[in-house]
Amino acid sequence: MLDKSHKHVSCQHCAVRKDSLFASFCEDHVNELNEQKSCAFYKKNQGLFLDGSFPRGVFCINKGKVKVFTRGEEGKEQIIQIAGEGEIIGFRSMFSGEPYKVSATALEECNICFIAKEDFLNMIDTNTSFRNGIMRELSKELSERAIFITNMAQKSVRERLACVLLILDDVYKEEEINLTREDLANYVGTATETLIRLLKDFKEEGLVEIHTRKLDIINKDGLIKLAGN
Amino acid sequence: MLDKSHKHVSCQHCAVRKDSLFASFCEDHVNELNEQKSCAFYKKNQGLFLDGSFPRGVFCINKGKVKVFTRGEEGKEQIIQIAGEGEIIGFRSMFSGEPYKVSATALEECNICFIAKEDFLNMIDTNTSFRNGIMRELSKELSERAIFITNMAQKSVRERLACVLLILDDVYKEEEINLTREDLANYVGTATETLIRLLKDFKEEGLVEIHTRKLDIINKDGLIKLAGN
DNA sequence: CGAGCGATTGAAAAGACTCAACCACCGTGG
DNA sequence: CCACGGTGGTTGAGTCTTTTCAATCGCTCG
Repeated sequence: MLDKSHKHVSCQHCAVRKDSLFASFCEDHVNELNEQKSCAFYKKNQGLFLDGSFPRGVFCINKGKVKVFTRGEEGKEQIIQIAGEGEIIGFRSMFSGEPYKVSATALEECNICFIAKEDFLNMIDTNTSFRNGIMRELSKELSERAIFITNMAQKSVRERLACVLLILDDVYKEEEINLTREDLANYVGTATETLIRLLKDFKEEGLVEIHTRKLDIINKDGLIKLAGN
Repeated sequence: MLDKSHKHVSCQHCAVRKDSLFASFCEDHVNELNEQKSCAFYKKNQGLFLDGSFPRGVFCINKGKVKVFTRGEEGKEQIIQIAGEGEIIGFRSMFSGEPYKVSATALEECNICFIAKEDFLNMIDTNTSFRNGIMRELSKELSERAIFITNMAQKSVRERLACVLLILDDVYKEEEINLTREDLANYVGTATETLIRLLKDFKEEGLVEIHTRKLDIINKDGLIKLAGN
């Protein structure tokens, strides 16, 4: 395998920085960030970090998609989040001093930068607006997860699939949704077979188009109505 | 109704401060906190704040228990957390600038102090160790919720009930668990009837004792084994 | 004492899961 | 170039958990 880990995307010219928590950084801070961070290439299915290990820093996605998941009792994955370009991964564990409670894996070929814990915490302490951004993000995720819990508890698998497809539509934007049936099932929280059957129903109802592996949403309003929130 | 809202519990002598995020406050900070906070009595079922309204500050529980919940599509509650003495409620929404995504209601008679948003944010900005405590708390809750999501998605109702009873055992400590069947069902994420049937099973299996409304856990190890995590 | 809420029980129905088999696509190596 | 193996996708049938609906009970509060 080709090692592209030396490839260095500069923060100054990073196309997705404007969508990230680093958007508000002044030039000096961007330069400093660029010095501190390292940049790595990840193959599909390569892990960023693993449940149980100790965090050494945070990851910032320059290109590609990453799944964040936990494992239930029998090892079955539950996807908590699919992160895309511009998102920072793993900063939650930076403050607790505890090992990761979740794992993260590249879903496709990715360019991902890494910022060491020390540097990151230093930014938090010295840069108020960045800190506020992080705290806002923490709060936002917290309420998103409260809603996720409620959906899991109260909605049928069918409704949950609609919810997840709408979330994925945001993450994948113009691209087609590109996940294995198993990953999709592990996001919705159901068995793979059930997911496949429901996807077929959705196709017949004109909600989605199925191109083998990839999915296109063709009736977003219909999904919204089905999802019911 | 008797208005006891003038009753003032002083932070200096607050018995539960040692269990709270204010534990590390120095004397000066405690005095200042005591000046800033107000103190109120809440009746059973009285609301602290409501989903959709804008947060004006945070709540610190001096005495009693509070349920934090969202509402699903048809208005059914999903309990996210039961907070007890020493816990601070509602600080998540303090950073996002958004309205509350959850509601909070007193489960019994409570003494609860209130700290205005401005004062709270000022503490965050000026008191590093307090801020770190808050961030640690945010992170901890985030991973707890990831686990909650996974449990909802992968565990049977029976297993989830065991999980919830174990959580409640921590919250209620020496006291008996005192929740309506409906609240309990809304925490586990099931129908009230199902919950009642399972509770009966648990009783027959010697896991819990039922005293009309109140519950005692008599075989914690059995529950842990059943809960499976 | 009566109203009403919370708790309980039973029976039937529905949703989702499991298991088992089979298909289809893809890359590899002969 | 083609057979092979493997992974991911699909389908069917049967089962089980959980929900829903309906009815009843019992305690508590005014």
